[in-house]
Amino acid sequence: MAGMISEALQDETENGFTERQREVLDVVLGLMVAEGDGFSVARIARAASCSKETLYKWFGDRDGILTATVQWQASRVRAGEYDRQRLDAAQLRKSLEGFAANWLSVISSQTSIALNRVAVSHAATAKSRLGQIVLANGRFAIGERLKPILEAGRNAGLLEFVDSEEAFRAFFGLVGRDVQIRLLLGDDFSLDQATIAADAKRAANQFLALYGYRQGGVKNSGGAGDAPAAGEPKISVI
Amino acid sequence: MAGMISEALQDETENGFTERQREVLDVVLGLMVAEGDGFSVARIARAASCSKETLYKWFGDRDGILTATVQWQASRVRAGEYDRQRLDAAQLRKSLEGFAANWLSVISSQTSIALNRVAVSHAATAKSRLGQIVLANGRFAIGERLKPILEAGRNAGLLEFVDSEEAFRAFFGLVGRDVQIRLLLGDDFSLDQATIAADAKRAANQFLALYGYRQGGVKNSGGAGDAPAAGEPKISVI
DNA sequence: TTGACGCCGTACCGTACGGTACGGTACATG
DNA sequence: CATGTACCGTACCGTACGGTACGGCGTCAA
Repeated sequence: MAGMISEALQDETENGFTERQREVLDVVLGLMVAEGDGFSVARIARAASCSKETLYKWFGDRDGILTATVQWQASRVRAGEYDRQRLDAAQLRKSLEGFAANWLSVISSQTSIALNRVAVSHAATAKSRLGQIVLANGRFAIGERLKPILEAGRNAGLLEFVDSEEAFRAFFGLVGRDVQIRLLLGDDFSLDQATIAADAKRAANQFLALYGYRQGGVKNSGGAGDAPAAGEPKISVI
Repeated sequence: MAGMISEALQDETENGFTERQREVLDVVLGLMVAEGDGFSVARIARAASCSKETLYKWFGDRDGILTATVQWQASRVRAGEYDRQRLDAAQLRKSLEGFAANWLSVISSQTSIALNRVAVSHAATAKSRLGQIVLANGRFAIGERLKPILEAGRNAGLLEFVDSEEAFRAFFGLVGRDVQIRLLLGDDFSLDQATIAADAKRAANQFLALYGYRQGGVKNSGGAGDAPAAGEPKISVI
């Protein structure tokens, strides 16, 4: 399995970056988190102990550096896939809560905030792909990952909807609410693990109340549910 | 009523800007919509036919120009207040739909997208108030305007919740879903009036299903409601 | 008429940035 | 050892920007 490709000579992994390049991109990521995107290429070179010439040779121009950084982060967080579990009501609820908690912890992380801010800044000028990359690896990636579960829930008679995309968007709204826009605009409100767990449970409850199959639905009523909030996140997206 | 204050001599209105200043700020707003915030002060002066010296005299520095622009736009959209109507179920539903439709049309407008992008860009550096201003006049302004209606609905026995802030955040999520982040990141998907009206109706339905007083709640089921979507927006926020 | 004022247009200045070039070094290959 | 390669550090260049200064012009009041 391993060793199929000579590992010392060609140390590019599937994401297309060498080890040294990944080190540099991690430094860029740190700068983004610390200072937004107001840093110069010289600042990158100083912080990463590399030369500007190398940066331009590797990534073309400044926008190429930022693009590579976003892609590197995107390739790193693609791990973790929900297993095809047998689907009963409790498992479905647990999956929804897990997705919600994970999504909340991601969008409230400093890395996600920094990356989204940079991408939003560059979205105004049409010559940058940053916004598309972040969208593809954030909003749309999690959508494609959750929709199979929603559809499995529908097949199992647990959910009721006509369009999984619309159902997902409702779930997205119930989970995220105003969190992302407030964080992007600099409203520093903390989102600790307990809050995230409670929010995830509430969002799952409300989603099931709206899209659960049972006639009459379930009015949300605080808590009183089984399946305590899942532990650590299983998947990650930008 | 009019003429209480001499109109020719002191043409500052309550927002603190003179007529000429408002003209200039509208030009800045146009530049933001057209080009993000990558324009120079010289570009503003050329587009507005004024001198850079005047700009710096009026607004201090470049960030002051942007701040004044955001404040000017904020002061302009503060008009329109929902009247204290008698509250029955139909009127409540109509109010919710109106709010939702208005909010959707605002956040999908080019002006709002541009302003939010600039504010998000500057939110990384702590030395700019743009993010706070946009938050105060957007997310929080509409919250303070909707919560009295929610509480009136609760007093009338039409709604059931313990915290109006939490209820509002759920409404916010059900209405906005992924719209704002997608638009900010440059996903150009159109949101025409028909779609906005349908989305507003759906959001109001879902909110009432979750927070309506009736035992058992109302499962969302497409449309089939009274009170066709409100016509033009009544209020506006950033 | 005269002067003060506010503003426009433009020239100017210092700086910081994106991008390139060059010398020096470590290392790998033959 | 000779040669090539990849990289670091730094110097360099052109430009564009933020911010300031100055001359000129219209307006208004005394």
